[in-house]
Amino acid sequence: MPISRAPKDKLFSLVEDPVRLLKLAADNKNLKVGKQIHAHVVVTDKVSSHSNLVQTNSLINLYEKCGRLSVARQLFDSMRLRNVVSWSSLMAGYLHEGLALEVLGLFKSMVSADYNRPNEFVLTTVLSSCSDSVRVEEGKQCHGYVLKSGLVFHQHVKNALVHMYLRCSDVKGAMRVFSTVPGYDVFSYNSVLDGLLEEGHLKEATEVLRLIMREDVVWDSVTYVTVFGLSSSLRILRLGLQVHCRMLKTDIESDAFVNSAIMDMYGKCGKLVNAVNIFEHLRNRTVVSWTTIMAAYFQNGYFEEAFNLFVKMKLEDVSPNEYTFAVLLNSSASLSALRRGALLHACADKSGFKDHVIVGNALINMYAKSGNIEAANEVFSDIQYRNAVTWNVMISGYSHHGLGKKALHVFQDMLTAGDHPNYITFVAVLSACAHLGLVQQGFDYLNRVMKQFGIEPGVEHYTCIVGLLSRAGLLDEAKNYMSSVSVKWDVIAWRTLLDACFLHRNYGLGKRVAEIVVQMDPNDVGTYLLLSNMYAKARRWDGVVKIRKLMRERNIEKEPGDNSHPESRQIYKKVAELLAKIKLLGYVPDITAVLHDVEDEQKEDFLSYHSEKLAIAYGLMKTPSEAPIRVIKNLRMCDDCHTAVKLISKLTNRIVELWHRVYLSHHGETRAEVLENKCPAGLPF
DNA sequence: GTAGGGTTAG
Repeated sequence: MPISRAPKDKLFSLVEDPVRLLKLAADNKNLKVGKQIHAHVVVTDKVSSHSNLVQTNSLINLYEKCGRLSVARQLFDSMRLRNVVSWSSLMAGYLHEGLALEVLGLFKSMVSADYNRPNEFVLTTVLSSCSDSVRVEEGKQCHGYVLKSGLVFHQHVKNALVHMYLRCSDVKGAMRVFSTVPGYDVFSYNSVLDGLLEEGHLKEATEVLRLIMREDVVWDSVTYVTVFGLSSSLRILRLGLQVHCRMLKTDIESDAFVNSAIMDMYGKCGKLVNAVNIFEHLRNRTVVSWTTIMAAYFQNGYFEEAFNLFVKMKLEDVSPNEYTFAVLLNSSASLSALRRGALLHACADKSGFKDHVIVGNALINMYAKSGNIEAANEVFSDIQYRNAVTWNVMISGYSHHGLGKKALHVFQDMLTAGDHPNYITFVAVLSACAHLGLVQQGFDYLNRVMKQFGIEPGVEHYTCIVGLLSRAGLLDEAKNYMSSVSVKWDVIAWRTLLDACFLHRNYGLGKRVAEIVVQMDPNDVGTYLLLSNMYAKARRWDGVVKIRKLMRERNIEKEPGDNSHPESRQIYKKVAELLAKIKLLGYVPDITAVLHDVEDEQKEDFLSYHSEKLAIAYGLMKTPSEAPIRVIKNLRMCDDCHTAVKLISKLTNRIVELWHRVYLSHHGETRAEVLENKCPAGLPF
């Protein structure tokens, strides 16, 4: 066995084979060595024209891989004879440089020159360029060529074709190719799953997942990340757990991506503990791990904890990125923590993340939810990049602030700018119509405009219509609408109707609706109180007693207020002091706001336990004398509090803003809608 | 001698 000669042979053939050397240099992106070989080739130029062609192709490949596209182009232009490899190598260079349109141009000249039939290499590169530049028309032309030439059966080409359709949001086109052309590999599964997820087609994604489970494909880490992502989007913990088990059994390396995907899945499926457990066992935490766990805290309602983690993260010397800022801004939005949000704004500005679209969106959202719609609009006007979310937060911001006209203006601007509205956009637009009482226009958006943009109305849109009708005082119409539309109405829809019944003092219908709401959500204290309040207003004391009994049976406690605050004694003292002072200004306690089965002499005390009075007292105790006080409530304020707040504002010379927040839950997100914005009565006198 | 998917956090 001539073993001893083998290495020498190999070395010899390498020296004699500049093409192989060039490939080595290209693969390792070693420009220096590559140039030396190039020089050697030029000096010893004694080869046939065919091997000259191959050598030049190799050189194009070398320079393209090393980021020297102009040199590659010069070589290409100087060639007397080119073949398909010359074209595809140059095209790959343009694709890698992000010049997708140049690739399409090259492809056109190649086809029209007609002496080189494009092969699978060319088509994958060209299709990728269509994907990158989102050119569905050119992509479809390629599809035609690919079908005629039979290249569609090539796995790489098929994958690139499917990916092109997904990138161009043509899910139907993608699925057609995916399921009619035989042949799958882990790449095609990953790409189609990821694309469907990106486009929000969860049903199709689930079907593809079923295929993957059935077929005998070896999952790679991308598959795991994508399937965890699917579990998160669907909020199916069982699926997530199953996939996690599978992963642990097949001991695939769990890199930073996989770990973040698992934490994200547990966070979104409500298993914060599991996410935290993984986080605490991570050896090296990147900014992504930190941001993912902060987002998990945020999604589960632990907003303060998200901030505490930010402090810890900085102690470990990890710098925040744009996503970190977005999560923190959303946390402060949920707390309506305007000052903290403004501080984060300054930080994001200083660290250069202000111009990222997600940060801009989070800033607009934060200012809008913290009550400063002017600041929200300022960020919106100055923003560099906009996407659908940008428009949506601004439209819903205006809408929640009761500025329906401005909301609809922004929507018009969105259409003029050529941006496509989505599902959420129309929720915001319809709620703006509700604020403005534009019944006809609301129906027009629902029935005509949404169809025009190919958006199927969902329960949230129908709920907006219920709000639209009932806010306009058309309560019976709203009720009839609910029975005529066959959609699964949730508690929010009924709650919308209920609030309107109360507002329009239609206690008859209100009571019937409230009974439904109580049945759907037996633990919501607010409904019981509203119901008993309505019975009281209708002077139906038997009803009040019934509700009170029901609450006692179901162990639902409300009054008196919560004493858990460490300073509750001082707060109550402050309330008493304020009430005594405003009595001198003409305040008469309205004891009809108190439940009937309380002794008369206690009623006045109970009034002072109402949370908005406690909150204002606490605000006065803790803030500088010129600071405005913002109170955010989940329930509508009672008449007594409304009167009292007006007088307290006058007495203390403070701006007091009262907000009503309703949490609407859809797709697991939490949005806040301010129904009662800056009650005119609460503004400075 | 040339080619594909590219993940997490709003």
